[in-house]
Amino acid sequence: MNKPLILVVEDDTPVRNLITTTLKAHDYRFLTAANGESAVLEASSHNPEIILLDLGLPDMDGVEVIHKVRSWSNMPIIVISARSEDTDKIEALDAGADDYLTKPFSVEELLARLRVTQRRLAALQIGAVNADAVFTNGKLKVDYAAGCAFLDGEELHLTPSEYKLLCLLCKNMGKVLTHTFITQQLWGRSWENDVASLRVFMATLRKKLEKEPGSPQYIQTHIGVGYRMMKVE
Amino acid sequence: MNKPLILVVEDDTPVRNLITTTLKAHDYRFLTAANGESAVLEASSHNPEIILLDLGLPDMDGVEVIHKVRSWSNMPIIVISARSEDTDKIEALDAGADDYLTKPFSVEELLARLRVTQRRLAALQIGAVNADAVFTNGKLKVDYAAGCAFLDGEELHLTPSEYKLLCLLCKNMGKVLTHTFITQQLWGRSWENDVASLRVFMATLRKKLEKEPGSPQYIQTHIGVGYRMMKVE
DNA sequence: CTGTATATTAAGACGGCATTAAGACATCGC
DNA sequence: GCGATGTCTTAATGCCGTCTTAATATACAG
Repeated sequence: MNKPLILVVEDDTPVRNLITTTLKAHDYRFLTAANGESAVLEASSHNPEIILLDLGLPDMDGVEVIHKVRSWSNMPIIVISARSEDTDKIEALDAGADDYLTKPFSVEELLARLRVTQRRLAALQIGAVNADAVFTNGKLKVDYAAGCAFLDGEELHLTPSEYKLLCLLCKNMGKVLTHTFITQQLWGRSWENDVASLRVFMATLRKKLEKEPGSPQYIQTHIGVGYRMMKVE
Repeated sequence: MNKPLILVVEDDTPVRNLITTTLKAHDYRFLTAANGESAVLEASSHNPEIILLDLGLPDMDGVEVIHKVRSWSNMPIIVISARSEDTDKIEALDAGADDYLTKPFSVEELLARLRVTQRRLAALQIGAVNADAVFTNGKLKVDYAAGCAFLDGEELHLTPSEYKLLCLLCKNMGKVLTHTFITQQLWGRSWENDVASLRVFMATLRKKLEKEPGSPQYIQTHIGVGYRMMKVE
């Protein structure tokens, strides 16, 4: 999570280079795409955290890219466009864009708006509602700030996915989360196969978390629906 | 939840009126504040969904307002400012603002960015627990959000079909539901055989729900017609 | 009293779930 | 660049809970 992956969609090479060198200088990883088709492809295959999108692409309109991406993901999309007309902005924003910068843009402002987006992503992960940095439930503790979990004082060694999954359940304690909701939050997509993966993760997570994985204490299964973090004691 | 509450912080009366009339015209509710102090006060006491914040306030810097609000909440803050310098934008965004518009601004763009913010809020609260999500009748409680039912404080272990059936009856308390209606709601179909299944489910549900399944307290049978959830006490 | 509708019980079929293992993949250190 | 480590994906298997169906018992209405 320390080096966010950004997808830069821009056909103009100098501008693209400007952006990518800036990103590199500020400890981001990045992918690039020079047209709409490859943008959609890269977005779906690499699941970047944020998309920087130029609207003026050679093969399709940028707004179309937004629509395509939005059909299966709600990853943040920041538009960078030469079009400064209100109607363009509104169209892009209503299509699903999260922000809109007009060229020529300030590199510093772009970075600031990236930080805003990242901050929001982080808040989404840990649950913006409760400001507590530490979640506690029975013998389970999750330290969002430190990014680790403890059971009965001992640290749990969780993989990134297991940790995300646990956070998601914790932040929604008491609520049943559907399979599709969970997979969307974890991977930004939701096709049938992912439910199988989800089950595997749930198994490994439970093995680490539950004393008797056979009769789980913390994570309850709701058949045909999803999972739910129980309040303990 | 259909009419979001917006806090408008702006000392210049004409601008404030422009914003508020626009909001009113688009079915928003709003509060106003003309200085930083009352802005913080209104924000904390009324807990608006979104804050529209002018940076040029008479009593304190707008950035300070952001910091104060952010100390206890991460409600969305959209800055509207006459300052178009990069440094101002960056300072405000890094302080915790979610968006930054420069005056003179387009009303339509403001509305579009409000919609973006609302969309994001909605996504955040996918399974938001509203108080109405809990049905109560006598000792029976059904928590629709959590997807489970309680009798006298103890959780009932219901199968998916039993739970659906119970929900259907609860949501139509007092009304007699016909066999065909129930089977259609449960399985989307309604052939004769399903009534037999329905009876089996009703038996298992009653066994879990009623103290004396012989003389049911909650679910009444209407011979030749269907079933009905009774109001208890 | 008789026929019809409902309640109850049990048994088998079915499907979803947990679990395991193996291969693909990315990451990191050398 | 290359290998080692750890993680993710995919597929296969067995199990358990749930649903259906049928058979029997009970309540109700005419």
